[in-house]
Amino acid sequence: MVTIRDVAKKSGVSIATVSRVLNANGYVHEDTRKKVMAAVDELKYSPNEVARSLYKKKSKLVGLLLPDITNPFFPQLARGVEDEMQKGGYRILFGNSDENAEKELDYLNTFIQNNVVGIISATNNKAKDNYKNLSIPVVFLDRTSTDYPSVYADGKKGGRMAAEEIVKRGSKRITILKGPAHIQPAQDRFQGALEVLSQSNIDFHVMSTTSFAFEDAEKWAKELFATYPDTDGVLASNDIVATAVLHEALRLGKSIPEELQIIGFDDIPQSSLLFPSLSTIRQPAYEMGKEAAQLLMKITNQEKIQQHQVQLPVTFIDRNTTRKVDENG
Amino acid sequence: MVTIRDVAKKSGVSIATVSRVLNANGYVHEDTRKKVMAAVDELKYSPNEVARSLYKKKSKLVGLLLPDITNPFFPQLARGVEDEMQKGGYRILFGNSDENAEKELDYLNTFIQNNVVGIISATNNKAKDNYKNLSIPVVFLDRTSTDYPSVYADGKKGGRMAAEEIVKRGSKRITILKGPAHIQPAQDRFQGALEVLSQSNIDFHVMSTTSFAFEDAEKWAKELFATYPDTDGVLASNDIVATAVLHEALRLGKSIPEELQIIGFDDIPQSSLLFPSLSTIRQPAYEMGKEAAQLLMKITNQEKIQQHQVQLPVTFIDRNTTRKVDENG
DNA sequence: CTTAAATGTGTAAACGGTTACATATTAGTT
DNA sequence: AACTAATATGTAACCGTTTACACATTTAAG
Repeated sequence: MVTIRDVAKKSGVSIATVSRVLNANGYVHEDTRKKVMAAVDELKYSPNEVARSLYKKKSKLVGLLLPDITNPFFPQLARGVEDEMQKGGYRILFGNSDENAEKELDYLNTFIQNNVVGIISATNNKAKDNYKNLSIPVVFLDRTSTDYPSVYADGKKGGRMAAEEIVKRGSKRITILKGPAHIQPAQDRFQGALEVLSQSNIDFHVMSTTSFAFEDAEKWAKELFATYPDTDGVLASNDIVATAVLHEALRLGKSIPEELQIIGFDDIPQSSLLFPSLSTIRQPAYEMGKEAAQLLMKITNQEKIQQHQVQLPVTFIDRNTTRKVDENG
Repeated sequence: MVTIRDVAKKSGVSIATVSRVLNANGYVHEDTRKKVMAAVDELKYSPNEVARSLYKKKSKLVGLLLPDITNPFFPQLARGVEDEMQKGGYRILFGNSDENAEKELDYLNTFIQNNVVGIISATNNKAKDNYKNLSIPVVFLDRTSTDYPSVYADGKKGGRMAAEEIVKRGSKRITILKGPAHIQPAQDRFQGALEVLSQSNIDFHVMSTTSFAFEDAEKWAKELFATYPDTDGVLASNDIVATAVLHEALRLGKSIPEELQIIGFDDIPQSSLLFPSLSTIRQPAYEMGKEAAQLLMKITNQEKIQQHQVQLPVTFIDRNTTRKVDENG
């Protein structure tokens, strides 16, 4: 490993001077700057971030904690975070929590131990205490919070939109699939949908689901049609669940969207590739990731923040699991 | 921040002793061990990994470089790597290369600058030089290599299997979708399929595709049916492309699998949720990730390695885009 | 021409750990 | 009892940077 000392020796100056040219601070004569840069090039020196981090008590690392990268909603989020952080010269220390408080705490600790400048967390468990005594900024992503900076989509509005759209398109016996109770965004969607349906004169059922895993989703789907066979509209808690419902409905020979309309939530990439393609409420996952990254960087740079809570808009994506609405009707 | 010095002061011993109890090496009296541990608990001390890393010239970090976490094949890989690394006490520094040599090199550099103990790379560009002068172990994942340790699935076998299965099930005019030329695993699949079809008396076409992106996939699909409308069997370069083909075929009103059979590659999670569900060649992505992590840790621990190249088996997943074969026929 | 300010560079002390080495005490052997 | 080995602990050097401080030289100002 080539160190700053090697560069200093080769260019005949002190390590302090080398450091100064590398960081472009303090006075340094143009000639020596050139000499040093030449040595740097020749030796292919690049500074040891660990040493730098130790002295500065700040690395160029941020911690990113997700529930599970395997859930198709999160890769987009992660990419948004990474792309934006990369622009700012930051790298990502990455972990999956599985919504497990212990694992979460473990990751949080190692983030701290590695001098990350900040943490972006998309976990949803109740163990808020995990974040209480952190000495560094935290931004919550895909999660609402009043105490901490956070970036999230307007879930309630999304739930309302979904309900309105499916009603407008003529579903009369709707089943709402309510997502896991501890996942706040899922509850917001649910509340939004509930609000709209409660004020209408549409019959509806609520079915609780307790996870977003692929394997479980098919189970709920089967259960749904076994329990409420006359359902003609499903408001799913997310696109995974919606996909499973769609799958099961097709297996049962239901024609979609004629007999059954389905609206998902998230707009994960594969939703558009289903057949029929899935109508859904889109969360701008990539943008959410970017926003979270930008917010964290602003906080880190001590910039004035107008908005500690960033709510991003949600849009209805009108694909083929919903009927076309007659705009003139 | 509470340091080892604080612990030393509180427990009335030297920092060396504290270090010894924390690392459980060297002699230390049981009584002082207890005193120190008490101080550690009371102060909630946890060692600064950065300082440790600086002295030892080795962190507890590994670099993971993927082409794009947004491609649904990779989250599983990543999860396999992470879960296994976590068991060994390692954390993941994560980056997406977009198969861009410059970005790749940039990440590689920062990995090194952060004292990672090793790197797992799933990138496929030709810039092998990027890895030439690395002073730390590298394991390639989802990529074959003779020079470096690597973990990959038996792509050629997979290609052969796909071809055999589709022929056995009666397709007569097959189109092979050949994946991007610079992606070795895609070429292996293609070679395998080519081998089998060449030796059969089945008509077939080869169509080149140059990316695995969702957006592009639908384009290839349209082009496929425009160019070869009588195709009755498609061997897709991966499940994303297969999904797009399936989508387009359904849109054109083809009945599947009666008129058209499709076999994908990878078995990404959503393939089973399509309708009809996608027949495919399964790569054990999660296991591949785990194997790569294990291999890297073995190398790091200087264990004897029997196998520097780990080839994992591939399986045919017989779903509903292929016909049932009459086993007695 | 003198003096102050600006410029340029080096020395050494941090940062928070680990460990080689020295030293002291205790235990075990003849 | 004398000597050696094992146990226990502390001091200081080191890991590769950054930066406060000191000092020397140049430039600008009066």
